[in-house]
Amino acid sequence: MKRTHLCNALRPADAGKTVTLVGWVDTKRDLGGVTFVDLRDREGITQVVFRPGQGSLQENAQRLKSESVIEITGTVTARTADTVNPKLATGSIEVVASHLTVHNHCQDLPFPMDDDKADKVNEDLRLEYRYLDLRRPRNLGLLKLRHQAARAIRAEMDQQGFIEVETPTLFKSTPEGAREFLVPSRLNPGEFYALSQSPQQYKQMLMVAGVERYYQMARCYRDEDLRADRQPEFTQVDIEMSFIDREDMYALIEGILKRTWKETLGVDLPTPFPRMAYQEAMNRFGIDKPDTRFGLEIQDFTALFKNSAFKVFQTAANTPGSVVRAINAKGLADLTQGELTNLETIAKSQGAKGLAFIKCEGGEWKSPITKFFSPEEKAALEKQLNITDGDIIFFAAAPWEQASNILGRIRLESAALLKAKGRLSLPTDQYNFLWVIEFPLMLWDEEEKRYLSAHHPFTAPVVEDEPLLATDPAKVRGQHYDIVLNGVELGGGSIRIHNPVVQKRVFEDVLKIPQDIVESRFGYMLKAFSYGAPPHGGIALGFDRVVAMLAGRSSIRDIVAFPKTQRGQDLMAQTPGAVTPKQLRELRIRTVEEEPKA
RNA sequence: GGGGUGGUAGCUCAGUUGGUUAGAGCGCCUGCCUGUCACGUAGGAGGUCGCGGGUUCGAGUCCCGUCCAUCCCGCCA
Repeated sequence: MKRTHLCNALRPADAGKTVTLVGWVDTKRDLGGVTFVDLRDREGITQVVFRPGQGSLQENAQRLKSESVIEITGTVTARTADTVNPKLATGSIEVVASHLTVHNHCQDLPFPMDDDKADKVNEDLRLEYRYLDLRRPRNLGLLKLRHQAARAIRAEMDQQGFIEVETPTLFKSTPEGAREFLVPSRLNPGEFYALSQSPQQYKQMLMVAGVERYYQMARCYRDEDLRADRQPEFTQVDIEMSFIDREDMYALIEGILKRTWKETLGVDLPTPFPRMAYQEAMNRFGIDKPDTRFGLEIQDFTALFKNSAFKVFQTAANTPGSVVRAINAKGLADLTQGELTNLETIAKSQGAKGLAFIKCEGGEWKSPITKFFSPEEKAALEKQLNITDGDIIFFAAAPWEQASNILGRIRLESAALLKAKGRLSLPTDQYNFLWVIEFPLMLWDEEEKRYLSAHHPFTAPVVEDEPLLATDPAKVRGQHYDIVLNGVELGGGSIRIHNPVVQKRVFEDVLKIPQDIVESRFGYMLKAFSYGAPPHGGIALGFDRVVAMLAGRSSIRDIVAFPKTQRGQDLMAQTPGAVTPKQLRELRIRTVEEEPKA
């Protein structure tokens, strides 16, 4: 079995050649006398003709079924002008078959393979037959795109002097992060590995080891609930560098993404990317990963309502730390009652008591609350929010962070509604990259009554904020950065703490982790740092999300070869599955029934 | 753990106010057809209406429960 050409290769210049092609039967058109077969391989489609009067050859061709694997030998023939198919790259020729071998029959297909029809088929059925779904050119193209992106990243990393180092995926449990997949250790009964949720600690050790520039296409595992953009196992472009500051990291990542976009889509990304402080992102967009492709920005009216007759706003405006803010969902005044109720539900899910609004229709403000507003207040709103007919204004009066969250969600939902109504269009080839910087290092956790790391406990504070660690940890900014594209967080990282004294202080004095736990969990890191740790920092890009953005897909299941469903199952291979009692015995594991609900 | 959407033929879907034998397109099977390229054409087979229970003379349709998929919230240092 040896093919002479791929199915996208032949042109009129090849006419007269005897060729052998292999591939799958894409379609068959049996006209009774002559029979046409579109033969498809990874690269393209070529039309094969079976003429009558050649013994069993044409009969066998007539019996072919879609997606059977065949091999044909025949003569390349130029098509006559009236039979050229301009839709095919090989449409000016066809191969007149003289031999046919059926390597494997295909039984009746569970769903149509035609790209447009198949895209609509239930995803669970396509996942059960993932090998068929992937066989479609559109999906094979996504795997190719992923390969091209990985190749571009590796080329850039190599050019920048990085070496790829593999780190263990069998690590130990680190309970303060994401929930982990546990792996029992047969050789250490009763003890468990945890599948690495990121190579964070190992890559910092590589910096201590003098690697200086490390990267890895690292498989990571997190046992959290799934989303369209979250799989239990996923791939990070994991990077760590010594002797750098934040600016070096920005330039590096911009170079990687620029090269990736160029070599996959042929798109030239303008660099450097804009930067925005966390505080500004929350103030303007109500989220730490703003989609800057559209406006609908949040406006502040705290000062305006300090003496308002509307008690709800007046109280918030006079409460320290609280704000009164609004956005103008321009042109959305005709939303349905259901859509409005849905927005209210979203606001309430963020802790709002309700969602105050003003509709502007027919030159009138329709709202349950405007009767409390003075003419000055109305004028100020109208001016600052640029209110015109057809607009709807949404308010939030709450503590700063909560008000931001509420209006951030309302902003995104309003944009989705405007998009659905055809009043907002976001070009698929618009790429608004953004660095979000100067995150708080710590967040106060009300439940545990202590500070928690916003990112992870290895993030270095901004140098001038270091004194605040002892006095006001919430005000300390971290040397952390997130790279955001069109409202999607592609990755994040930080300059790390490399001084064992500072690191120990963060663990024990700020995060209040008991000393013995610090010793058992991070003792080896503190020890390592005391043996000449270089200043270092790093970042991790969500490779699946990068590829999804390149492909214009909202679900990373599309660009993972064998994805898992929302319940973490592989419907094709049927994972996870039961194991034998013997296996469990070896691991000293006993399963228990779930206790009945009280 | 919570909320939304969906589940009717192999696939995509329709199914009115609860009413006779549950339909269409594609696919499949059997013919016819020598230039198609979504070939055409004639005929045919194919249904646990996700599952369980309830209301009713009667349930694809209404009610309760449950399973599955998906989107979202919580969660994802």
